[in-house]
Amino acid sequence: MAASRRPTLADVAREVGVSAKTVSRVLNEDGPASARTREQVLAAVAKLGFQPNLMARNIRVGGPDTTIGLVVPDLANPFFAAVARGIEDTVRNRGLTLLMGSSADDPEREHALTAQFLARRVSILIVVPSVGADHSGLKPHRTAGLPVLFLDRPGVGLATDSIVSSNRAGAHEGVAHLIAHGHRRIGFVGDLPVKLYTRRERLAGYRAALKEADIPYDRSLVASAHDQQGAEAATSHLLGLADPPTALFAGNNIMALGVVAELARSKRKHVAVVAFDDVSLAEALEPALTVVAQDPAEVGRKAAATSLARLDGDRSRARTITVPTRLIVRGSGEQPAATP
Amino acid sequence: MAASRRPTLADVAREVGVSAKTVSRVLNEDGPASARTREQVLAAVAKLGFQPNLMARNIRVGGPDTTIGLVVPDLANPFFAAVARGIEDTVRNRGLTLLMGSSADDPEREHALTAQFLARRVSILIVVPSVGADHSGLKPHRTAGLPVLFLDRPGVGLATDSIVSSNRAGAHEGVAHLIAHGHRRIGFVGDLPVKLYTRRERLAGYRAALKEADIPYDRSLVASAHDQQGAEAATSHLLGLADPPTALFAGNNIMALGVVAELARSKRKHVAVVAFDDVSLAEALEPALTVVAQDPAEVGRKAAATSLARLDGDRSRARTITVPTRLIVRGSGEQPAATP
DNA sequence: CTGAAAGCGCTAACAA
DNA sequence: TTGTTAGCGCTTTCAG
Repeated sequence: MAASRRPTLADVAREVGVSAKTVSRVLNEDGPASARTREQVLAAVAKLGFQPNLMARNIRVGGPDTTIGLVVPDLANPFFAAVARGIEDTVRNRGLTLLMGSSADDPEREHALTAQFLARRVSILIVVPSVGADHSGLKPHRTAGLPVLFLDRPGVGLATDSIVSSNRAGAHEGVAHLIAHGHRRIGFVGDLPVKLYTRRERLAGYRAALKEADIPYDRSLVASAHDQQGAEAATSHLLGLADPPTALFAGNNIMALGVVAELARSKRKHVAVVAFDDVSLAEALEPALTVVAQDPAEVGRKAAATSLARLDGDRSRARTITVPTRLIVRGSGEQPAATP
Repeated sequence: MAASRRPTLADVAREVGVSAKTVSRVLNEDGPASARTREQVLAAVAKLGFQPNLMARNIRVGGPDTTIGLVVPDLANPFFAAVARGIEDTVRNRGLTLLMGSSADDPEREHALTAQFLARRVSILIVVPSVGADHSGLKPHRTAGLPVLFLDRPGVGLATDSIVSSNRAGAHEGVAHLIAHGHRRIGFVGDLPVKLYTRRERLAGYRAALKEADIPYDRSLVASAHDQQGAEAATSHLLGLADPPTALFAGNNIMALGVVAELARSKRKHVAVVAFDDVSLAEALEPALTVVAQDPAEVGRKAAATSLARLDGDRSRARTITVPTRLIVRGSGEQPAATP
């Protein structure tokens, strides 16, 4: 079958015998229209299966598009998926739709995505900035009225709103929990790159907790990885040290999966663990996993709400909102420090 | 600061002293342009921070927008998040961006989202259809050349491509695994609504496996839930029966979380479990969780590849592609059938 | 209450 | 190599 052209406003108008403007009026409930005309128009719209072209409308109206652009490192990471959900829930009743992309923490991909979103005239731009990305190029758009917000990490080159978790305080609290249970050799399994804001903040919290307890910082207890497999290897490495840690602190959800998986595989239940960011089934593990829980949905909602306020004209100073974390004690942090 | 208007092609042209078309040519690498002009144009573009308006371009060119619309029940569900990632990975090098929304399995929200996507002239529309949704309204768009694809479940009212997992065979295999280990009273914890395609197919696989082993189907062993909490309650209910099941089959990833959490909470490790769809940390549980693993990334990639082929002119018959599941034996299915 | 003309930002088609 | 004209589908503006 030949591909038939999609009907336009003019097609509908012709079908009814009125002008395009009249059809437009009926559909947008703009201006008056006689009941009879309205009916006829609606009938024709249904008959032809007319779907107004939102791009054409936007072009003419000139305002931003009813989309919100979101750039995250990985769509499939449960943390960012939950953030996206929080954003969506908040902007839905404003008629905004989510335009999403994964940057893989690559500044070039991030740039390509933001450029694409800007070209689409998104109403709001929310970015989880990659290490090494510069955002000064967004300045004119900000000035032109586009709300830009950095999520999970601060951005470079642009003073604008950002939403982050209480990384340092949270990590501090988690590590202090381990120390309170007698641990003095505590390993840190962090993600990469080392310059990543969240890693640095959480490592800082770890160090602060050690210092508070007069435990010297031992670089050899800090391991790093890119993914779950890497975290497993890092865990294995730490536990194989001459003077191994009796407890581990996992720097994010993916590291947590690796740490827990490796401990289970090597049957080392006696190693205490606290993870930054909650993971599903944490309660079903033995021992159940103690975590410094983030609230990704709240991060998303706050990000959306803040940007919407900007869209509505809020011209106050750029601010950073910190979403608190919460230590959820489930047991894994209380394993005794003394190895058998 | 006053919101300055975004620069247009004409602004750039004026800045350089050439025509708009020339700027367009340079930016789209369409037609010839002298090195000197090209340079000047690029400089002006950088200076003004010009970002071409993709909507205006699309309007003029007339083709579909370079977006792919995806409607899923829940962005935050790891299965759909992974599917989205698979789609994105496949369409990225074609320059398509993901437009996403959650339907919450509500036909009205699904309809609103698809309408919005159609109005945006997405290049491809991929939908996880809700129970009760009718898709005959998409016919004209299909005819007009829009590839429409149903994902995870078949759609109603429109004959088009769909991608599903091998639900029935997978469930059959998982339940047979339990039967092979001596179980005859096997509970089924399924999601809702009961008319949901995946639930029905998986229940059918469950029943087929029972039948094959001459085990009568006992309705009282089938429980249902909407979410993890519900699945916990359903599990508790089943285990509280006068003649309780010695094994449980979880109908999807969320049900699996509930079943496992409840068994851990009530310390009933002796109950055998097989879950449909893999979950993270499955290997770290005790016993490790045996699952009928789906391949969400592959589902996404297949969906994207199939739709892209349609976009490229494939006019062959609508087909249903089944992505195979795989039984991953980890231990939880081998708990002995005899209760102490 | 309705229509005609103009124009949003961009590119196709032609001309120079 | 570059410019001019027209027009994508829609809405604004101004008349009727």
